[in-house]
Amino acid sequence: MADSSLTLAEVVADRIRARLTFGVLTPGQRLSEAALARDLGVSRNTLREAFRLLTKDGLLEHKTNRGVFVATPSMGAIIDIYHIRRIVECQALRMAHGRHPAVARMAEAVAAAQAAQGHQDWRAVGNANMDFHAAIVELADSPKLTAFYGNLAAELRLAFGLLKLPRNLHEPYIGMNADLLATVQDGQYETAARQLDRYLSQSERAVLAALSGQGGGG
Amino acid sequence: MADSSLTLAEVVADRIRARLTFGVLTPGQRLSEAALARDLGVSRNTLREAFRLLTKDGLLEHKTNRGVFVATPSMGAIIDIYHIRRIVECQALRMAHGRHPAVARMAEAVAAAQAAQGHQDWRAVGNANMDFHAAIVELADSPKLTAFYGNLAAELRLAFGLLKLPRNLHEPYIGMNADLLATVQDGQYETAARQLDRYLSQSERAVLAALSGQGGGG
DNA sequence: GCAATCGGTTTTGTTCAACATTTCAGTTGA
DNA sequence: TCAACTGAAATGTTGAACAAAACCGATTGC
Repeated sequence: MADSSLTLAEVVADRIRARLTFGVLTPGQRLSEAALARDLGVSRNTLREAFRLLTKDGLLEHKTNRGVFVATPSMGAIIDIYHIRRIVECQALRMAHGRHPAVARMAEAVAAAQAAQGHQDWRAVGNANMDFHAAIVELADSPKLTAFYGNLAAELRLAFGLLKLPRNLHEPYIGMNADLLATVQDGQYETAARQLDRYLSQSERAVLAALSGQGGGG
Repeated sequence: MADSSLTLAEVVADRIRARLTFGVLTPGQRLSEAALARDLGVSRNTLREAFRLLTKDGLLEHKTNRGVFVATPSMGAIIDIYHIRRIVECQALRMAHGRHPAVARMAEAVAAAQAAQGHQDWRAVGNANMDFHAAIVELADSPKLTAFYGNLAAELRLAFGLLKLPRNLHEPYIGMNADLLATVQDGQYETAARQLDRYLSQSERAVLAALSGQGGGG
């Protein structure tokens, strides 16, 4: 009875979302309505509603008369996402101002990443990195833009789950995030923006290389 | 039976969307499942699926156990949208290059607006203006960003429907669009970006003034 | 008179069973 | 080998039904 103003379809969507980020469901996999409904103990109609919610978040893809599939971020989609990130994040940095609450969040994310590094918990490092960039977007003070970025991040997370990011793909960003944070705290927003642009280009190349290197030829 | 690979729910969503942009359904209005389902000749379940699709586009709002309502773009939402437009459209302009196909679309939109002006068809002028700005976003060559902008535009259209934009709110932009297009065709992208920034600020002020001036105090 | 409470009504949330339609896979036939 | 056909499986859609929540009005109590 843990539902408070949460629709059953939303609860179901959350459970599926958990399976997605946990890696139980892998990109490209087809989700059978009947089987999943039986498994989750809900009706097909409710499950279909949950599907809509997740499709809206870009986690699932719906093909008419074919079924629902776990989204498979294509190479093109990843390039697109990094393209947008450069536009949005860099511009958000330029709009930063002194004591914006998001700066504190950036600092928290950096600290969390460093702590996780100490425990060699690379998944936590990855999450902290995501939080860091989400905080950057929050600098723009735009709820809609933040929500949109959340969708992109979810899709990217999906791609990251596909390739189990090894240590060397996560570790470098800990220091880079710290540097970027310092630049921002120093008030050099334009410099930070250019710094992030290079940062993202490098990150994109690394991810694409890793993807193409392990059979991402979908 | 003009459906080809289009789900009935999608068709229904399109019909509702048409009613929204046409103004039959006004912001804040509640949509009864039973009544609308009967009216549209579909089952409640199908209509609910259509609701999900439209909610995803930001045109409808869903309140648990309360029903579905036509979204009422708040003052804050409009400010947010213009904020994002400045970020996205201006940056897209900076990324423009010589013979990008989107430039041709911008030209088409300008021509369409001028033609509509001749017929004093202000609704068509408004649509052409929307097309013009959508073309600007296409300069960024990002499908996801284009889709996102489409949602914002739909929400803005909703707000515009609320206040029946009079002639003087549409007409000035015809010339401004033409000027902007000329700057772009001249290859002065940075100049165009700054020009658009002022343009959008002015537009935002005009819209907000019109909104607050006719009882938008929701 | 007014506020809080109590029921009945309406509406949404959810399920179920059924059928139409489409896709898919295996078989048949040339 | 390949094309067309056939039947099974999955999705698309419907209608009815019931639970639970919200809404509305009347009653009750102060």
